[in-house]
Amino acid sequence: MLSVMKEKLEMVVVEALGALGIEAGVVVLERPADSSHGDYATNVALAYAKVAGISPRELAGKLVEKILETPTEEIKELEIAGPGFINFRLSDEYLAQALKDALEQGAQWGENKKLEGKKVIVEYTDPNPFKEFHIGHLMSNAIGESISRIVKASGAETRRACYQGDVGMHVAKTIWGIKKLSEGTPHLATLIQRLGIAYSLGATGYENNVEAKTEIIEINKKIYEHSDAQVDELYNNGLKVSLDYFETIYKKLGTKFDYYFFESKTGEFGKKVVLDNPAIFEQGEGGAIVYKGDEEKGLHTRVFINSEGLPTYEAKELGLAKIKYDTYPYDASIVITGNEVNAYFRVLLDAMAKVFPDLALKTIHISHGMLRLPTGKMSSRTGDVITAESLIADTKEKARTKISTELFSSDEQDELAEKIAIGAIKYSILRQASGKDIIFDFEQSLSFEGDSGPYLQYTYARTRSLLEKAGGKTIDALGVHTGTNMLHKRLLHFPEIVLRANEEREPHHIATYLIELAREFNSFYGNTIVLDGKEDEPYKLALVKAVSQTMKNGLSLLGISAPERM
RNA sequence: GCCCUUGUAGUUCAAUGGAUAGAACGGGAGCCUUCUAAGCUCUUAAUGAAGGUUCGAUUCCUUCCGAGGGCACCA
Repeated sequence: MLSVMKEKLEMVVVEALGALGIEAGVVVLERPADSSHGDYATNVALAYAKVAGISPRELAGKLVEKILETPTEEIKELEIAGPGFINFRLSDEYLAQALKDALEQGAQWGENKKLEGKKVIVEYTDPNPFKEFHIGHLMSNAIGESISRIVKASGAETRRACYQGDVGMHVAKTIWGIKKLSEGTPHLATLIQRLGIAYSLGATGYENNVEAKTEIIEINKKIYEHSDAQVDELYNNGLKVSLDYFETIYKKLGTKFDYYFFESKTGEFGKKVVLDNPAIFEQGEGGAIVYKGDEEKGLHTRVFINSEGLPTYEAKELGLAKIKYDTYPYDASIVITGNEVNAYFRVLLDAMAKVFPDLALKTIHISHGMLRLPTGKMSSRTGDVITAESLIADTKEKARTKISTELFSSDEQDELAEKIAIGAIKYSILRQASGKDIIFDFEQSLSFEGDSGPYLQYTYARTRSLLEKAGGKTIDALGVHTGTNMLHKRLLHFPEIVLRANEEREPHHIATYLIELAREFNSFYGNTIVLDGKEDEPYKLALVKAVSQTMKNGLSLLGISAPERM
């Protein structure tokens, strides 16, 4: 495995430096962008030239000499280039063997053991019952699902959790809105739409109408107290409709949660935690209980229990951390949210460090940017939202027009269109670093060409088709071939990419890599005839098979399915 | 006003402090009698501004300009 190779080379370099009397903590071994600069390169000669008191190129020369004293069969040659880089070139024998090893690993290809023995819980998606499941939730879901898979591929035991806001002002607003809406008994989807409209109505009323605001606050208290039978009924029905509906979406997205947590529970418990720690949480204005963040550290004072005596987001999160731990004693708890809560989360972690110090250390907050429309920000308050369902449906229609009606039955067309649509949507989210906003343009973001999910799926389907055509022909990574091309080398980078995606918790590294690999393969495919019966056919088939496996494993890490045909 | 994030081709995104800044879309020119044209080949075009640190800066620091988010009872 190349990742092991990289570590091995790092050791070699450290030892060579040591032999020259230079103490090196960390050495950086990078993969040059330009393959003519070798398979790996290190800048240590430039970095330590000053310490050594000689020129970088001179130091590089001495290092190369040292390294070559104990020759290894993996390294073909070393060269000194540019201002003093040392470039390593790996031997063809080693590279061929590495490809063979990759094929033998099959579905495990790309995995590592960095998190072996660790328990990791990942919380994401977090839609609010009584509100729309919009494309922002799609963003959280895509990122969370992928991170869950990356963490698992790094050896951790992984659990998926979804945290849902079943109480709070948004619920009260919706219920107030439902009461204002005329009755009707439409089916599930329409009931969901009614909830969206009701929320919009309630939110507007709350802002613009004093009377409505008072009524909504009243309803909110009734929900907590269960003191009004009609409110309870509207609440119970609405909650069930929402949760059932969410399940249909999770299913489409390919997410299966292990645990569901609800704000009604975390709020109750969180409030207790706050009240039990008067030394940490103080009385604020109007009877609220607050946590005074350290202004020096840029932390604000935040309300944990409001003047109505109800827990806020912060208290709920505090309770959630402990409830999660009691449910599943994690080593790390990854929480994925939108970046608009970043400031609150920092205050929360500061408070948590005092109440549950061990849990605060284990909590990792990852925030994603907003999904913005070219026209501006979405708002469920004004009803200006794109729901996940409508986006999936529209994308599915677009995909359907490209599917052959001759090769696939209508059921198959439907299933395939959905896989492609979900792939396109997820890819459009995962292709960029997760902290940044996504400018979401239907035409541009959901392309089926070039830098897109369907391009990757198409590439996989091509490899499958080719392997099927090959039938029982010999596949041999050690077969006859001249040189080792970029496609071959790029294939072997996969485990390093997974390692990096895990370290940085950034799925987009995998997305970028897969696009590069797919481009490399499609170029190879376009310029080479694989099944030509010539002597290097077994080797070419090994490349195809490795691309196939890597594409499948990589797409899986992104949470995107890989159809066999399309 | 203060805090956080952010600024890369016309557009949407990449680039662990490294060597010639990489893709896609769009524009231009080609390729289906060979394994899937959701494809391939060629071409066009970018680091907001000014300083600083460094052998080397898209990356780190400072200032300015622009964008997004937050700044006590919504999440």
